[in-house]
Parts: sequence; structure tokens; C-alpha cells
Amino acid sequence: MGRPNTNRKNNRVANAECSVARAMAIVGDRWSILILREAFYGIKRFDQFEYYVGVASNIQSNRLKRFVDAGIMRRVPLAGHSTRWEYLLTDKGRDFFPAYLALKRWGDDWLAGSDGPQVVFRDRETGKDDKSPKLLKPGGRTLRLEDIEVVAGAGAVPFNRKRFAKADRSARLAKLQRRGSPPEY
Amino acid sequence: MGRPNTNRKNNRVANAECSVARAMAIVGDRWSILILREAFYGIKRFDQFEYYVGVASNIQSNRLKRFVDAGIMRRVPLAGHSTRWEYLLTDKGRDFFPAYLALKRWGDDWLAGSDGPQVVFRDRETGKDDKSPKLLKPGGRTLRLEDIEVVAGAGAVPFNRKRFAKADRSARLAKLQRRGSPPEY
DNA sequence: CAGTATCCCAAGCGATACTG
DNA sequence: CAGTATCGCTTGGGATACTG
Repeated sequence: MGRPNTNRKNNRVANAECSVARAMAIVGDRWSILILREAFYGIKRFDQFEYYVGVASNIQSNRLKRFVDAGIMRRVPLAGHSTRWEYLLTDKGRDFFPAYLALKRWGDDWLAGSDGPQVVFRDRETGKDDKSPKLLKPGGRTLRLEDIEVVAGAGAVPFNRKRFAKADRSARLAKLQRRGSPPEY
Repeated sequence: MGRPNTNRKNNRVANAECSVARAMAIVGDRWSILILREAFYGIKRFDQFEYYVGVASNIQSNRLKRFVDAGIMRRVPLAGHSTRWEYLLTDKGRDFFPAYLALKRWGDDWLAGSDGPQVVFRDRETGKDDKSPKLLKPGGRTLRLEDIEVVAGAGAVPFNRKRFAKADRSARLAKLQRRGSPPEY
């Protein structure tokens, strides 16, 4: 960090408590999300993951173990066999789907080839092909960064409690109203 | 991959075209998402990122460059200075926020400490503290993996077009109806 | 089929020093 | 302040070989 960052210890704690940092510790590498992608597409067996993801078997083995340890997948015997297995998503794993979807939506909007996305999701009820949905505000409008303000949560460590103190709100709001708009990013 | 995966070339192509894989090539490492987090919280300057993220300056320098190259941030002179800069989110960068939020929501739901999340987002309009919103179906119901079916998109490479052929739908639906429910994950 | 073991290289990362 | 340069360590990853 160039000059010593004397704050390092504080943000070590803050990062350890950051739920996004925790999520990235599980899925934040090159292959994990691709393996999850295949799981969302219905893939269950080792060799099928291998085939569709194109990852080395040692790496995949490592990732699947990590997923089982993290409670994202469970490893169950394939019906009738004692030495063959399936890797099935748990509730926790299935619940990651919206995050996958939001990532996909961003990629489709900003990184896709000119021909459009590789896959789309079709609603089972309506049969309609939809682009991955955007995050909506409860009212139904698309949620944007500008719509929100950050405040400390219930479990905030001191470092974050100070930083995002709710007390700031009135001061910050006043400032906003003087400027008439949310901060420029 | 143990035995040679003769399909490797195909999924190299398929992965290169996968918009999630592309997204992860930009933000799929330990630090990127934490730097983005700070940007979403309003941080703009090099030393402030350093302070709040706790990353080594060489790594951070590298990531900020990557972000600028990827069009997620722009580097602009700080008002009045010629040798000081700000890193501001572009539209593309700001539009990543929902993906960040979905990730956070999953982390808060499944990985947070017992005391609750570190930070919450407060709606600027209503002033209400909200958990990060879930993805909603257009109707308003929470979107779940079971609600959708995967079909090839407009830009699908042959590998994916075959795999997710829309023609499968009737066959798959019939199968589903026989079973009465979506595939077990 | 479903992995494990090994080897070796490349990249990531942290610490420190240095510069305009 | 805002980085760059360098060094050495550690991790990730690809290829191949091997096992029950």
C-alpha cells in the first residue's frame, strides 16, 4: 500500500464482516460461477460439469468440495450406485440464482456480443422469453444506485457504525437538498 | 480434466461468449467488488479507496486501471489540480449496482453474522430502511430458479443453440407435466 | 466413471522502497 | 498525494498420469 495503511486492521475486520466479501470468498474466482451456471441449467454429474464448463478435473473437484462445505450443494449417491454421485443445489445454492441473474443481466446489457445473449430465461407460467429481470423497487420501478442511501445495519462493527451513522442523515439530506440531487458518482 | 476433454475448444468459445463469464473477468477477484462497494458508497479518491478497502496500492492501481479500461469508471482531474484525480463511476459502472445488491442480499440472507448486516440501504424517497430487494417477477412475486426455463438466445453460438434449442420446449414441457414439477436441483 | 496425485508455470498478492 | 518498481511468497491453474 505504499505508505503503511495504519487502518489495515480495521478494514480487515470490516471486510470479514462484509457479506459481499464473504460471498466472493465462495464464488469469487474464475470457475465457480460457471459451475453454478451449469447447476442452474440442470447439470448434476461430475462429468457433465466437466463437459460443459471445460475446467480441469482437479480444479472442479476442489470447487465442488468447496460448494458442499459452504452448503451450496449436497453430494448424494446416484440412484442405484454406491460409487456414483450427483451434486445437487441446496436451498442456499438455489437462492443464489437471483444474484447470478443480476450479473447476467449486467453482462447482457453491457458486455454481450452484438448478436445478443447466449441464453434467455423463459417464464414457465407465461411461456414468455424474458430478458433477465432488473431489480425492482417495491413500487415496481427499476432500482438505481441513486435511489438509495447507505446507513449502518444492525450488525455493524464499530468501524462501520461510525462511518454510516444514521445520525448523518439529516445533515446529509440537508446537503443533498441544497444540491438538489444525490451525490455524483 | 483427467482424460482429455475433447470438447474443450467448444466450451472455450461458449465461455468466452457467456456474459457472466465476461462480467467475472472484470470483477471476479478478491478486491474488485470491494472497490466497487466503496464507489457505490460514494468514495472517489485513490487514498480513500485505500483506506476503506485495505488493499495494497499496487493492486488497487491495477484494478482502477482495469475498471477504466472496462468503461466502469472514468478518471477525471480533481477540480483545480492537474496531478490529482477522481475515479467516478460511469453509467456502466452504476448499472452494476443491482448485481452488487443481489450479491449482498444473498450474503445477508445466508452468510451474515447473527447480528445482522453491516449496512442497509435506505430509500431516498420514502426514507425507509430496506433489506436489499429481491428480484421480482413482473407480477411482483419473488423470482425463483424454479420459475424459469433456459432457452437459446439470439446470439447463441452453435454449441449453445443446439444445447438450448427452443424445439426442446414441448418435449421438455410434456416431460415436466408428467412429473408435475420443474427439475429437481 | 469419479476422482486423486504430481509437476510446473503463471498470476496474485503483500511489503517495502522510491518518485514527481 | 498518487502512484510505480521490485522482490519474494503463496495460490491458482493446466497437463498428464494414475487408481478403485
